[in-house]
Amino acid sequence: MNHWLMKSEPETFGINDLAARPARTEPWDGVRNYQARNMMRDAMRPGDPIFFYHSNCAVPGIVGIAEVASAAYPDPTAFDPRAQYFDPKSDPAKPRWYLVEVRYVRHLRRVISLAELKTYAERELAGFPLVRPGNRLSIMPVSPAQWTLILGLEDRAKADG
DNA sequence: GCCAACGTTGGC
DNA sequence: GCCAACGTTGGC
Repeated sequence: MNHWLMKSEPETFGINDLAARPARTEPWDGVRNYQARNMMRDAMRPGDPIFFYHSNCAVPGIVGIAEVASAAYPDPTAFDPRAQYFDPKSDPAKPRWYLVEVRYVRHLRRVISLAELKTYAERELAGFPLVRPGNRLSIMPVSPAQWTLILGLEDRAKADG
């Protein structure tokens, strides 16, 4: 089993939107980055846990937990000329873009902010893409040790810095 | 809103 | 295949 972190902008589709979906599940469409696609298509399995991360907002950070809810399949929005993420180069016979469905599990009891996570960037979270400057990956793997450390922060008093 | 980082595109 | 231009991401 692999662990993951997936970013989403709360004004576009936040964790509350996911929780409000039928079956609390949503196809993670619109990913148009090859690294992110490869992780969904080649490495994600149903049941894999996901940190749900809010980006591009007042307090970017991990806000909840979700899980992979389907195997990967071609992203239908890539074939739809009216869709925002239409890609004319993606051929249904040889799809370029894939997605997995994501299911809400729970909110964290508090937001674990990016600022807080960065305080571990030199040690426990060294090598974690999220805390590396300039990183823009919207989907990234989380090692078991990183997962345990981050989740362990949930009920701890917020470290400053 | 600014802008740095960085992936993609396309001319050559 | 190089690389400049361009677009996007996302923190601040």
